[in-house]
Amino acid sequence: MTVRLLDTLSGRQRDLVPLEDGHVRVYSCGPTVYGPAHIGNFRSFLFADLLVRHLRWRGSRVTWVMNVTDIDDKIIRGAAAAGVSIEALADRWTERFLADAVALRMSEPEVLPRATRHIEEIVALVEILLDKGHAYRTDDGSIFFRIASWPAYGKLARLDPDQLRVGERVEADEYAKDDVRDFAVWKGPKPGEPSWSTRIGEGRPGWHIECSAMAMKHLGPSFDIHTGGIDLIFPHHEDEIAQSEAATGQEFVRTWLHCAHLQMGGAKMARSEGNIALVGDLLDRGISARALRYALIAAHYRASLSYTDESLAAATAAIERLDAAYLALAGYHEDRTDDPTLPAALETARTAFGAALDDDLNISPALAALFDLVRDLNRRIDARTMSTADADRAVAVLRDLDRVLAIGPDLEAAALEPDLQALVDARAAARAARDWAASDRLRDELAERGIVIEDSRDGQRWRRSGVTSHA
RNA sequence: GGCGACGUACCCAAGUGGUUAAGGGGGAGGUCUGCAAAACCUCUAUUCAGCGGUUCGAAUCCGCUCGUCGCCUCCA
Repeated sequence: MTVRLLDTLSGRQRDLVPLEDGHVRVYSCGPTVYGPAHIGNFRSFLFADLLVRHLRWRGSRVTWVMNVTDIDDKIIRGAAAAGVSIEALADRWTERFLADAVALRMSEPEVLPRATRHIEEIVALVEILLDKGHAYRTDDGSIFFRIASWPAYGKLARLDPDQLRVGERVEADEYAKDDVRDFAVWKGPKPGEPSWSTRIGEGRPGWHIECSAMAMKHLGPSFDIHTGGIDLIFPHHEDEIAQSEAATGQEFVRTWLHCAHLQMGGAKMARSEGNIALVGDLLDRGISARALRYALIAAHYRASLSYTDESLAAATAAIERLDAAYLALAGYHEDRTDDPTLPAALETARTAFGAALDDDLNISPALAALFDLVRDLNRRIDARTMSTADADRAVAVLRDLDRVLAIGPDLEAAALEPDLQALVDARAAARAARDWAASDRLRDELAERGIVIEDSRDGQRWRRSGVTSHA
């Protein structure tokens, strides 16, 4: 089965045929570390993670590069405002980003290149653009890409360069240039701004150039997939294509993937809109990171997605349903022969799941396949038709699907805190002694502390509730 | 003003020409259970924003209308 993806540039769904057989190279636009990434940012990172995980699940080797932009206007302003160096500010928010990414179970990219560590690559790229006449210098030491030299400009965003509503916005820090639509690949030095002394002069990188330089350094002049939020199509990715292809003469990216915005309160989540939610804040409120991940990946990446209390509650409930099935299977014991119909049911689920994701990461039918399987397994548990080994086989398949989704319970179920474990043991003892009063009291006490107790034919079991209230 | 996406049940969301319109959440009833929780069963869209059209047949194709969101500017 071939993975098919909808390419923004061609507007068509195309089979993923990697440039190197069996090895997919993916570049994702990552965070600009001027502050903590919000969950809208993470939606795009997690959609890329889902893609990478699925490709690996399908057996491909994947090299995933996600840039960290650690030099730009906002970082400079933020550092100045906070009275710290840009390095300190960038380091602080990079750490926070990595911690959030771990909490949300984002796979770790092979490379997390930082712009300030790639000044040489950026300079080399700008030199080529200057040599080929695609870029020019201005009096202040800045260097601009000349859009007029690149007829294909606008092909990604489907914008006619002549139709751009230029001049509607006047940037306070705009530099003189030949054409207002030209964009800076290198910004001349300014007082109070960091700058590098290089072969192309003093200054710092423009916003778009670093992605071209880092992508080509780590993945080559032409690679398979480039991802980002829909808002990066223009101008960021349009500019990346122009400057990269103008420099190399090769196709920069085979397939462009863009995810739609996360909405909150009827508008896209954006710092400038003031409607942002931060991973750390949500986790501090006791929200399950797995539920948050589920809420962010459960809708197709090209559909806009609203984040609400309701959507999070629905995600939490879905996760708990999944957890309950894992727990019931783990505790399941039945001394009988294997269920001959189980293997086919497991295979059907796995096939449907994979086929759905192959189809442009169509996650809804993939989740439907997962939950269809959960229902089927619950039925078998109730009917006691599986053997103990069957239950293990079922868990293995759930775990296999979870290599892609990463929403399942932790492999090594975190051991219960000693005091809680004591309560759980006491409750089991009370119930065994048919001391219902004590047993109910202990169950209530555990519930208040976030531990759900369930009795089953396979004995008492416990799990942590999806939303643990610390209030 | 230009470009684009979308409108499916109470909510989220698959389905893009042809059997009973997936799945999750929520709600109602039932089974099981010491009670509960979980689970299971039944029910919760003769209908897919509205109106026309094409077709033997449309949620799926075409046109118009209404509505929502986004890009054209920093932005995931």
